[in-house]
Amino acid sequence: MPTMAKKVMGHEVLAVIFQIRSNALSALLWRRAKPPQTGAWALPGGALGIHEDLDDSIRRQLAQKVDVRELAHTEQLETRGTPDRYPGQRVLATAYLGLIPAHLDPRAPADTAWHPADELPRTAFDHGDLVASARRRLRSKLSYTNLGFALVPPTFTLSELRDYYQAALGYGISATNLQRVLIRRGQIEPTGEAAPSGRHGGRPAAVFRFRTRQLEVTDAFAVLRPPGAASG
Amino acid sequence: MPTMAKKVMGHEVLAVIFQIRSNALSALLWRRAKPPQTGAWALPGGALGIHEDLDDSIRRQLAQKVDVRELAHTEQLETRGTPDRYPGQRVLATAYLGLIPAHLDPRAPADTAWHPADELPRTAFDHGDLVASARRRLRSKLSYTNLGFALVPPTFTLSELRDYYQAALGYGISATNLQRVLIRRGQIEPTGEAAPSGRHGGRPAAVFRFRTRQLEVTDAFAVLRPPGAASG
DNA sequence: TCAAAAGTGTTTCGAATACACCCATGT
DNA sequence: ACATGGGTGTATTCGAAACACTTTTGA
Repeated sequence: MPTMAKKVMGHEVLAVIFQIRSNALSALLWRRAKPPQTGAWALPGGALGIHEDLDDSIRRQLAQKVDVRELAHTEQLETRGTPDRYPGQRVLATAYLGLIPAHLDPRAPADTAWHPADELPRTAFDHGDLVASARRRLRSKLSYTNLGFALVPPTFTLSELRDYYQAALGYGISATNLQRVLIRRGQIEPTGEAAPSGRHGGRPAAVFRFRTRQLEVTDAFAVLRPPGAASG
Repeated sequence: MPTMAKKVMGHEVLAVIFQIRSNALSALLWRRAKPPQTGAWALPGGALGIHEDLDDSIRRQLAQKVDVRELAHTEQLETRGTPDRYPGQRVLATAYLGLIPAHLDPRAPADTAWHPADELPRTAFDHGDLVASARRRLRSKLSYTNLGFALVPPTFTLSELRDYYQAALGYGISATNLQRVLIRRGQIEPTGEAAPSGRHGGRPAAVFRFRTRQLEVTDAFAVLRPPGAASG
């Protein structure tokens, strides 16, 4: 199998699955037990079926690693086709970004593990690069869409929401300002309930939810808006 | 060839080539002379070589239609893999966006023509959809990067620049404000020269150029900026 | 009564837009 | 002169960020 002539072009689908675990944006990887790249950690995925749509394929492949119903969002990232990205064979890879809300705990096979995105172990092929690419995509989409819905539980307090955003963005933000931005854009709304106080007391927090769990662009025109399309 | 069983998976690269011509964002298409879809207009591109990188392939394919040196920018858009997107065969397509500055006049083969992006003729397969996708990408990138450099001549007046932006964005903007936005972001600078007055007189316009012709993100954080990363 | 956590009110800031007015040229 | 197109000065708007202060709980 290895070092054979590259006469056939294969196509695989890969997924960068992110979930916020212990306040860290983490990616689901599996450890390769066989060559090539034994011991390196790889993205879940596999060969595209001959009659299979790309989007269907990634869902099918992931069903072996996580429950597909746990994925709150998937989108195509990019396709890599460098001839030497995979040794011995020509394999194109179309990568996806997938997000799992923080309250779920997907049962993962024994060979898989979650790794914080900023301290990855040794990764196989170009998979480390794909994780970085997915992270950039997630970060920027959090700024102009309601994609946060895919990272958080159905309901949450604002401090919890801040923690999730901090983990995904990689820097500190204020709960106060986060609230006003997301309220103004119509992304979140209070449920009317209140969460119990913490162990040391403190005012009970109001509970919020995302108004929709479908992707929406809430801040389309950063600048160069069409006349009359004021962003408020 | 047609209606054969889909036993082989092919992979092609396609390009949505945009150029602003006569104040209209236009796409380069070629007219299919043979089935399937005879008479429909298609994107330039072709089969990916067995040992060929995706980026290299799109450049090679385009060399047959336009001089590659005329492309000021190319980037990957997305990959389509719906099994029925191409009749009779399984063909995946990776689409690219390519931009040609307005001052060039690429010699195009007899079967190709430029079509305004908002009044396309009958298009083949999913190519019309890819043009729309490319247009969305161009529009949004004009808002937060210096991608305008790839659409305009080396030097230009501000009214000319406004006309180019209007064509690409599809709505009217003011030259006054465009100038300040691009100056503030460090995208353009005056050359020091002045353009001759128009046919009816008028003050001579200052000549500008883009400071760099490499893609740069000039407005990374729409909101949720890291502390201290004030955008001015 | 005090500390902790949450939330509101208010100010400041800056980018983007809108608009009035001045400048330079050809006829 | 004056029309024409170009450019600058300035006011306004509005979202985001910063910060002070109030509210509500547990100990």
